[in-house]
This record gives sequence, C-alpha cells and structure tokens, in this order.
Amino acid sequence: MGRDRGGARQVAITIKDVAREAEVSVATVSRALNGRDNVAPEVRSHVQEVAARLRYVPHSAARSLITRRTQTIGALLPDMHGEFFSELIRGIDRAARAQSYHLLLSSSHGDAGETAIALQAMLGRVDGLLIMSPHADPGFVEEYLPPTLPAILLNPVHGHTRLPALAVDNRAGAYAMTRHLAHCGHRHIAFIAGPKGNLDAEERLQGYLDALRELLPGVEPQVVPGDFSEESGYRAGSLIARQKPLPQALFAANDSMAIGCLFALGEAGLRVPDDIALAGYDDIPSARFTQPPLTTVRVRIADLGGRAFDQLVALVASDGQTKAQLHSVQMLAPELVLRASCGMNGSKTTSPTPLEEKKRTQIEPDARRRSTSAIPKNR
Amino acid sequence: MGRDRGGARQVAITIKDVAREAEVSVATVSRALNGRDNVAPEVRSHVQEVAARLRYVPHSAARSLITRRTQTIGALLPDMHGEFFSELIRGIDRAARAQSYHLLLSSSHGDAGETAIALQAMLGRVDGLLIMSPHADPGFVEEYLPPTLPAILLNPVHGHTRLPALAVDNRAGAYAMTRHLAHCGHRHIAFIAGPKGNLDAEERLQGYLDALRELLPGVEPQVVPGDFSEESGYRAGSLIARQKPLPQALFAANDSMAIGCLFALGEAGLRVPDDIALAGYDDIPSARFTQPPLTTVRVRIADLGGRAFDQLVALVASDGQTKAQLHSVQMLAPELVLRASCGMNGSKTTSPTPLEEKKRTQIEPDARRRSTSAIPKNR
DNA sequence: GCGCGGACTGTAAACGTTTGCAGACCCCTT
DNA sequence: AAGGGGTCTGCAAACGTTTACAGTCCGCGC
Repeated sequence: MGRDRGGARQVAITIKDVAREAEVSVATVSRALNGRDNVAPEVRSHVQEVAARLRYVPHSAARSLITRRTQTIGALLPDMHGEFFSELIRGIDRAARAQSYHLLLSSSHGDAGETAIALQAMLGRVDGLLIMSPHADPGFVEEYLPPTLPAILLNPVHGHTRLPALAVDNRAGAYAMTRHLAHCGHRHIAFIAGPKGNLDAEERLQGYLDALRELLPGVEPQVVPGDFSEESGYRAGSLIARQKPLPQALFAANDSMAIGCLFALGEAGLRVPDDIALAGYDDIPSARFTQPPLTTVRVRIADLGGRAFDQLVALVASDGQTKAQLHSVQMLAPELVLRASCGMNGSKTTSPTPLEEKKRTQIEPDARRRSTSAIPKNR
Repeated sequence: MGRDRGGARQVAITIKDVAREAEVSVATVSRALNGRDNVAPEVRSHVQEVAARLRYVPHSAARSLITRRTQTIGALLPDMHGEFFSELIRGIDRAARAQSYHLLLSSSHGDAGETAIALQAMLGRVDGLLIMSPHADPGFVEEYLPPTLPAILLNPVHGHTRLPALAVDNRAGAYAMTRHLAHCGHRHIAFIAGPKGNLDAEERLQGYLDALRELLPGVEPQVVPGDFSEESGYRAGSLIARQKPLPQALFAANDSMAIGCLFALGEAGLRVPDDIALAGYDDIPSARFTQPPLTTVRVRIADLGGRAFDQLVALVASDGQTKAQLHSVQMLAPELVLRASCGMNGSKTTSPTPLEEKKRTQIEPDARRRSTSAIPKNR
C-alpha cells in the first residue's frame, strides 16, 4: 500500500495522486471529499479511504486561490499584558476552532502606524478582521481597510465609524458597583480614577458619577486622581486615609489601584471592610488573593472575543450583505464579583449579579462559553 | 487616476491590472515588485508607483501556490492561562514581525488528540511549526507531522525525539534558588513540591535535591506535597508552621503555592522573612504585590518564544538541511529575582543573578529582547 | 557590416484546486 | 424500440502568481 512515487525527494500528496490511486478523476475526488451530493456512495467512501491512506491534505493555497476564501480571520491587537490578553485570545481561538476557522494573529502594536502595516500585510490572507485599537483615531482603519473586507472593532467607540463594534460596557459595570455600594448603606463613596485620556477609565468614572447622581442625590462625588498603576492607588489610599471624615467606601477604577490602595489603608491602620469598604474593577487574578479578597467587576473577556469572532464569521458568510444591519455598537455587560472587601458579602465565593439592560444594543445573556477558570493553572 | 473598471462589483486588483495600467507585462511587474535586478530602474519605479496608486496587494494564495512558501509559521499551544501564555505569544509575535512572517495560532489544546487535529488543519498553511505540548507522549507529533515540515518543540523533553527542542531549565533555576538560600545561611530548607506527573514540577524538585546534596551534604531534604494551587500551598504552610524545629527557609515549586503558604504563615503568627524565609518560582505578577514581596525565579518566557521562532525560521530557510545539526535540546536559563521574602535582600528592587552554565546545550546570554514589563498596563 | 553579448522584457507553463459543462450510462415511459 | 430524464463522472478552464525560456534591442569589437 502507498506505492513509492518515482521522484527523487518526497513531495506533498496532491489531489492527482489520490485520483490516480483511486482510479477516478480529480473532479470526483474533489467532489467526494467536499461532501457534494452528486457522487456515488461507494465511490465516495473509496475515495475517502484512499485519501486517508495517502494522508492527503488539500493544498489550502490552491483552494483559496479559486474559492476566494481563506478560512482564516485575522486579529489585530494592541500591546497588552497578562490575563486580559490571554483571555481574549482564548475566546477568539475557541470560537475559531468551533467554526473550523484559522486565526492569524498580530499583536503588540504600539501605535496606529504599526497597526496599519500589520493590516496591510494581512490583506490577502484573511476573510475578515478583528481589530482592537486603543488609539484615539480609528480613521486609519477606514483608510487601509478594503471596503469589501468584513471587520469588527473591539473598541469602546467614541463617535462615528462605519464598522460594527463590540465593547465592554464600562459604564454599566461602574454604575452597578456604585449601586451595590450604595445598597450596602454607604453614602460617602470616593472614586479613584484612571488616566485622563483612557476611554475605559472615563467610561468607568461616568458610571460612578451617573449612579451617584441618580441613586444618592445630594451626595457630593469625590474623585481622586490615579493612573491605573498600583503606585497611584497607594498614593490615593494614603491620601484618603488622612481624610477627616473618612469615606465609607472606596471604588477604584481598576484592581491594581485597589490593591495599592489596600496596602496604604493597611499601613494607616484601617481595616477593610470594617473601617472602610473597597472595590475594584477587572477581576484580575490577584484580586482573590488579597486580604481581604477584593470585590470587583468582572469582565468576561473570553466571551467578548468569542462573540466578536462569531459575529465576524456571520458577516463573512453573508458576504457583506448583512453589513448594513450589523453596523452597530454592541455592549457586553460585565458582572459584579462580591468578595469580602466591600463588607456586604463576607464569603469568599463569587456570586455574579446580572446587570440590567443598558442603553444601546444589548446582548442576550447566555453562558455558553465556559467561565474563566479562577485559579491559575500550573505555572 | 485609478479609472473605473467595467465589471459590476469591484474585485481585487491583480497583477494584470497593474501590468495593463503600467503598460508592461505581468512578468515585469512581478520582477519589479519583488526586487529582482533584471529590471530597468525607470521601469521599476514606474511599476511601483502604479502598484501603489492602485493599492495592489499580491494574492498570497497564488503566490504561495507556486513558491511553496506561506511566510507563515504555526504555533500549537496547550490550554494556558495568564501571564505565561501572553508573554510567550508576545515573544513569538515580535520575532515573527521582525522577520515579516505571519503567525497562525491554535491554542487551548487540552489533550494530544486536539493538538493532532489542529496540527492536521495547519498542514498546508505553514512553513514551520512551534509545538508546545505538555502531554507526556509527543509521539503523536512524529505521527502526524510530515517529515519535511520543520518544527520545534517547546517542551521539557524527556527522552527521545527527532525534533529540536527548546525549554526552560527548571532544574537549573531550582538549583540556583536553593543555592541562594544556602548562601543566606539557611540549612534546613523545606521544599513544597508540585503535582506528581508534571515535568516542570519534577525538574524543579530535582534541582532542589541536587543542590542540597551537593552544597549542604548531610542535611536531610524535606519535601512537602503540593499541586501548584494556592490552596495546596496554604495547607503546606500551616503544616510546616506547626513543625517543632521550624525550617529556616521554605522554597515552593511555584509562586501560587508560595503565596498560599504566605497566608498560612501569617495566620500562624510567623513573620517572613524574620522567622522563616520564603521563595517561589515563576515570578507571576502577584509575586511583587505580596507582603513581603516574594523572592522567586523568573523565566523569560517572551525570550523563549522569540528564540524558538528564530530557530524555526532558520530551519525553514535552510530547507531542512541544518535539521540534523539543530537536532538538539537547548535549555534557557532562568534568573533569580531577589525580593524581601528571602531575607537576604531587603530592597524591593529586582536584581537578576545570571546563572552559571548548566548541562546540555546552553544559549549564549543576551538581552536583545526587552525585559517583560513589571507593572501590568492599563486594565 | 556583421556578429556577439549584455541588458532588459514578454510569452507561456506551472502550481493544486474547484466547478460549469457535457458526456455516458441506466432505467423508465411511451 | 425510441426517447427522455436522472444520476454520476470526466474534461478543461479558471484562479493569480513566479519563472524558465525565448526573444528584442542596442552597443561594441572585429
């Protein structure tokens, strides 16, 4: 079986080899292997058997040359670190494998220029593009993206774009957390803000402000500056610890700052949550290791990636026809993770609280993608 | 400029369009754009100008159909979380972009079967493969991998393989850390082990045992079981805290366990490092946030990925001829990160200590790839 | 003046698929 | 017995490149 072929060195098996071996034409092989219905059943199984025996793998370049499909989508991602990045990739990758698509990755783009170059390089090789670009102006995308290539933005969008987008609803998450703190009985809730230009940071701040205005009218908001770093959280924490009337609760725009803040509060002799409640945002892994464990807002990153991928494939499949319909911005609702630091829920267990519907298009809540594993695997 | 073309809907620009517009043959366009030298300079620049104006992008499938190169390498990775995964990808991606290669990613493989399927799917689409498979038997790789396709393993290898491999020298790292603890004056050093079947865990244990035997002859090793989880570290810590003669130092096979252990020691009223020194392995981000910051062993993951990629491309370029030469196992030396928890170095700053040469092939130390950023970026 | 070589350019084949079209065959109906 | 229809199969074109080969043109040396 599998007779030697004349040539000097072994070249890849092609459809012709299968055809010769199975004693049919290449057209029949193609039809049999691609599941067309106009093939006699016994011929089909024979061809399949021969193909398997020869370990035939279709040459994807040849195939996509004629079908004009690559079965590949590209992901253009910025320079990201840690859990956020890996979760996003995980979600995209899972969805891709489920649809038997391939994933062409290009990450670590520092600026719009790098992203544009990477975009160029991907042009012939993908059926669609997932683009995450924190750079203020996504105009370069419209500049370099061929109008026919489906693409989905993973950004918090700010203004006009002809591309559909998917984003985490930062504002809704911050709103919900603030509401939770209010429900705990806290009235004086201070907020440690993120860096100025950052869209995520500003949306979170907005959620805090909105909730305060709507749920605790008359209470003055207090915003302490920060920049998402642990150090800035530490500084904010020691500042607040010296405050004459201590706030009842402290809400940091991300977990890193909350952790830094926790250190500062501890140094000042304040106990969390007894003397002051604390909450963060992101649910980074360290959040569950702090003492006390940190109440925070979890963002289902893997879900975000998976959903974006599925939408993109739908766009690809529809050949750009549904494009007009899907030309929208969808928001993915985050969920609260209540741990001990807010004083409400002393247990260590996670109890997700679904958020209510927020403005713009909303995604139906479902949980088909598995929850992100809490404990980091080995290593 | 860019005159309308007759057809109904806009199809991609091909080399023929450029040829027609530039009034030369397609062969000349190809030669001009690919930098062949047998093209008149003025013709070349004219063609380049026209191609740019038409936004011509070569159809990569057509190109690789004939060149038999895809300019793409594939990465087959297991189901990984967090920093380790993202650093690895970052390193690979950077190297890929530097060599203008594309990266086809398939991750989250739970078992050998999934990896094999993913491998199959990638077969026609990549020039080479980077494979990381923690599954005990990499035999399936040899089974499904065409003999002509260059590939590099990212595993700690255990025994025979015809593939070149690159791995982190777990044993050397554990050895160096144990030596450091001994240099600090500790003699009774206990080790919290990782899960039984795990290769990383066993290599680390071996490093500890070797160091103890060679550097502190006569001292009895103490190995406490663990499974890499924070909980198991906690259990090990409370066990040890109750010990009659307390060990002077405690070395956990990974940081998660060290952190769990730290909690347990704290609950038992023991101060680190005054009452007992503590060290971990991996340098996960949380390691620098603990109180006191954790002394640990850092693994330059991004470097590992980048090196592996560069070697793979060299293999691809050499058309498999150097394969015999490169058929080796290279070890990447980790470095110590001394923080306060070991009692030696009270400062918070990282001071990497290069390791001495260890057995097998060793990689020349260089630091061309930038250090992994310490503080997690925004989000 | 003629041939020769060098520099450049064009023609066409090849890469491995998919698929429209047409042919072959068989069975059924008339 | 002839024709019609259905089912299956093969032929060959097409996809967009690269590149071997065969020119063409020009200048130069004889």
